[in-house]
Amino acid sequence: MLESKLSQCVKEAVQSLYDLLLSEKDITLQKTRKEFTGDFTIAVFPFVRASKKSPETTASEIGEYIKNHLKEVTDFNVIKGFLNLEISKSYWLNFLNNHQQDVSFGFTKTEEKEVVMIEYSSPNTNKPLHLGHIRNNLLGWSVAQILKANGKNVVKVNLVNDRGIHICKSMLAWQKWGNGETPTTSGLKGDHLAGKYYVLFNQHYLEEIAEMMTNGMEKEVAEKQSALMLEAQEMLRKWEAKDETILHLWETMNAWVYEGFDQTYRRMGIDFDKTYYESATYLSGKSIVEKGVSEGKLIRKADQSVWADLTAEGLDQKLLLRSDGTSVYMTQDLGTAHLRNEEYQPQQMIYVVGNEQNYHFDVLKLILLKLGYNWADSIHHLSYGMVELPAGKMKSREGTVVDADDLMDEMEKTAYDKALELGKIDDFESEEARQLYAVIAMGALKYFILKVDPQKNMLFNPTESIDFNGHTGPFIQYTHARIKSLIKKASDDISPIVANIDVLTKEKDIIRLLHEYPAIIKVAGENRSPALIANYAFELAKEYNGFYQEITILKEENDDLRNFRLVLSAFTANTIKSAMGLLGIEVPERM
RNA sequence: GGCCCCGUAGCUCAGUUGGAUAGAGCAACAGCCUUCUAAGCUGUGGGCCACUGGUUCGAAUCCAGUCGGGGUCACCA
Repeated sequence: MLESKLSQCVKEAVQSLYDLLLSEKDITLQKTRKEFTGDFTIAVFPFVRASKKSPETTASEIGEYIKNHLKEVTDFNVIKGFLNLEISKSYWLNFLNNHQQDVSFGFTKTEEKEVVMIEYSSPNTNKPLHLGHIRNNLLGWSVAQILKANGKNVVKVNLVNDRGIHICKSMLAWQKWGNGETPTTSGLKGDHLAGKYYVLFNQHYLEEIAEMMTNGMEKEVAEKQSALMLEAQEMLRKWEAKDETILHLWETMNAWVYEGFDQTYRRMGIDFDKTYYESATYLSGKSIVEKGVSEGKLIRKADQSVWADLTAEGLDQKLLLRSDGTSVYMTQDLGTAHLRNEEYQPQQMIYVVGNEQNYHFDVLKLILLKLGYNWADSIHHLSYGMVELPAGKMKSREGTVVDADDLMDEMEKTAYDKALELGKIDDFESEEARQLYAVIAMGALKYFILKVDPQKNMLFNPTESIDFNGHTGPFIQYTHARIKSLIKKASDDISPIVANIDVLTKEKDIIRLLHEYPAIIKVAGENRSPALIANYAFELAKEYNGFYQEITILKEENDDLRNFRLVLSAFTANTIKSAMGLLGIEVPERM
């Protein structure tokens, strides 16, 4: 890489000129800002103590040294203490030539692969996926792609929460008021059907509580004595006791829900290598905990409940088994983590889970370490912020949840309306047009979500998100389509650039962006942030668009220049496509 | 109250390991369709980077504190 050669040369220069030995991190190599001439910039302030000269002189001396020792550096200039290096045109031209056909440009190719497991989505089987899941799914899937690009062996897993009282609520409501309704008879997606009965349960439950309270009962007492709730709890006990009728109902309804989830996942373009079910893993958590008790690492209290004492780590005691012996959330997670480690021995386990569970994951790691599982250090919680709505927060109880399927429908319809309005699809066959709305709608949605730094809470404005102008996925898709159309019309074979082309300023900005693409993927992989790639893709597309508006490639007088621009365009299209691919966003050939 | 995260233009967001005069998009205003696709491009206006101190050649970025917003501290998941 050019960057490392430059750094190395700076190191040599400083050592030979000022007898100062630098480490890699003392050298700040950065892109030269647009308003100055040059390609790379080095701040020489850290070396002035050793040089005992002014920053300007120091920079000039180092610049002179580099110019004499590196053939890629043709010239330099100094502004204050900033040394701007200019890279030869032939280097950039070679770079373009070498990578223009390289479909996996920027991707790491390694023989020995590190196994990374990543969990995302993690739905409950009592209701459909919502906006929060969308952020989760997109992040998880995209990060998996980025890690693959970095040469990791990635295992994508889902953990389905298919047991517990909330599941029983749906089941009970269906039993009581469902009249045998199925996805086939009702035309409802399975997950929506289950969700409908979950909501129904809560409605009846609230009515019951209200009625008991008007009869003079305290709210807390009413909640505990609610016949519905007691019935749901009874159902859970039967489930754990493997009651056949209940198990059958559970399996039937779950099958409906999974079919619904699969549809949504397919539409979003995400998938998994393996799915874990809590109903199948929660018991292993219990055995880990029991083992911890017998080894004296956990405490069993007089009422038989089991606790982890984390006071030495500055935290509280944490419950692991209830006094009746049943497991809690933490117990299940301990079990699942253990199981996964046995099965795959991953070097890293990434959990994509909302930031409201930051504390939970701190505790999870601490407990695992306390129990002697040193692999717990490999657990990384990829925490993401809440998705808020302009009107206020999303709360399922208040009925302001944005359903994932509904949202995708709405996006698609808007894409259709907009395309129709602009007359974009007049020459498209109906099937091609239909696919195009889907691609654009998903592109808009995915990009809108992924461009924001995962850690931050974000505002999802449905009206703004379906505006296809500006900093959006469709803009990038559009840029790609334009380039493709341009190349198609040029129709000539694109040959390597041989001539010494005078590289224009605007074009060089694009080449430099392309040049840094591998670094972007790497940093995004380390930070687990698709946002870096999203924002990069936009920058590249925007830069190209500005350039595109002014050029006339098709009838360029100078054949060399024409070919150079076609090569640049082709390479740009490739890179946009591959960057968007890491986000799970398709780029159409025309739109 | 303890701990964690966030605070950058009117709004939504970028800002790579601390670097030069703080960057986009939306919204507002002014231009640009005889070319390849105007879902676009060009330009103008808009900032106490929450505040105060510290670290140093240099701070939106690191540290401490203050103020604001959110989350979390369950025999819920």
